[in-house]
Amino acid sequence: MYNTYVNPDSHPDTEKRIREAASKVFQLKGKAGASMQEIADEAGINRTLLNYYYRTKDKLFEAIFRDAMETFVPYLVSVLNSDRSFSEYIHEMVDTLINTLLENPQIPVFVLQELSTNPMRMANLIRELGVDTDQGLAKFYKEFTNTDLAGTDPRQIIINLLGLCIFPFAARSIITVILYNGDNQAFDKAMIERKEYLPAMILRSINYEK
Amino acid sequence: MYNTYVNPDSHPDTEKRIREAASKVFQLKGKAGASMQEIADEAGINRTLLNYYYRTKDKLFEAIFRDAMETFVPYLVSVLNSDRSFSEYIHEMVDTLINTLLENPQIPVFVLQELSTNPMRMANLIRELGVDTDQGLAKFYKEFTNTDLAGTDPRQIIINLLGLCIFPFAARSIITVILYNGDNQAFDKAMIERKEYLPAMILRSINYEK
DNA sequence: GTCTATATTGTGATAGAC
DNA sequence: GTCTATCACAATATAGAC
Repeated sequence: MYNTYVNPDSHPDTEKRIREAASKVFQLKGKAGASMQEIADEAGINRTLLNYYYRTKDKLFEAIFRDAMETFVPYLVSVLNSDRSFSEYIHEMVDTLINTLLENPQIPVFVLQELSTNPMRMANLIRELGVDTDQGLAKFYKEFTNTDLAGTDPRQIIINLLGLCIFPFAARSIITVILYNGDNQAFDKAMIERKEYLPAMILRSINYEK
Repeated sequence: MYNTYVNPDSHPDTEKRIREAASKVFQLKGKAGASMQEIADEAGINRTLLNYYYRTKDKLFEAIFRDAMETFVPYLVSVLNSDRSFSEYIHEMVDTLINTLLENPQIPVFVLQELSTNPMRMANLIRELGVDTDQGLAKFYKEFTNTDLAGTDPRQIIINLLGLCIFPFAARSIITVILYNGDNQAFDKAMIERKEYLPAMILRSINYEK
């Protein structure tokens, strides 16, 4: 057998631990607020190892940001491309979005912050991930006009859908403090109820008769 | 006349220029991403003057953040405390929020970012600004139950209201790129239409009969 | 792959002249 | 109030030993 020798000092999962640590710190403090030292400490490794694996902070962030996008963009794409009735479509989208956000509650602020300081990166990244937004939208528009809801710009509906699902997580801390007495579990419970509540609410808002 | 002497080097509006520059840079890059040098350059002054006026970066940020909050919190409070029908209440709130955000489109990301890294600051600030959230909510809850919309948790309605108004501005750049072909004016136009569209949409969503 | 040591630059902050 | 000079320190990044 060849190549069975392993450096006793090497940690085969170092890269994975770096990614997890970097993801945690970046999402908590933002790109500029995070330091390489902090990420190294969180990963339990020497700071210079970060440079060994990713050369620069910028490249490390790039990788982590891409990771974050890849955790939820494919879900959205699969819903966009699925063949479902408009009602099912709304149900699926709300369910997918809120489930993903319950597991990654920091993503909205993380993405929105990067989005505002670097608007082009995300647009490019979405294209790189192979998402054809025009096609997805065309499908939505077609489905939408089929339900004789004309008169309303379908783009407003898309903004509603995203805002209703994403905003509560973006403003999570203040919402929890003011509306739920600082009880994080109560917030999560409300979001789970929201999965049931939103689709009917949205369909009602556009006078959609099942 | 006393005290008419003015140092020829003095700029009586220096503090104002600092605040404007700091506000612009902080909103664009976030607290950690902004540097004192950059703010000084933007204001066209020497960097050490920032320390002269605000001693530390932290205190400067505190002042700017408070400024930002004070630009829209009072509006919300005045609506919260006004004596209006539920329908008028929704109209007023949407109008006030979107008008403020059209003039300060960067505020949502700015506030949300700070909110996620420093959750307590904003809760404290809201209290300091003299906003009695409990009273405002009590009023909303009462108004809400009067319209026999029981069965829905009124907190979900508040989250809807805020998300529908604030989210599009938080995600402004990506929405503009994907939905409006990168045309910023088209986005603004859509938000102005949204002022008309949202109140009716919200009232419909809760089966409210005028 | 992982460490120590070091280079280099950036940044917040203060002291002191004018 | 505004500037120059300077400080102390933190940050990213690289070189080189093991």
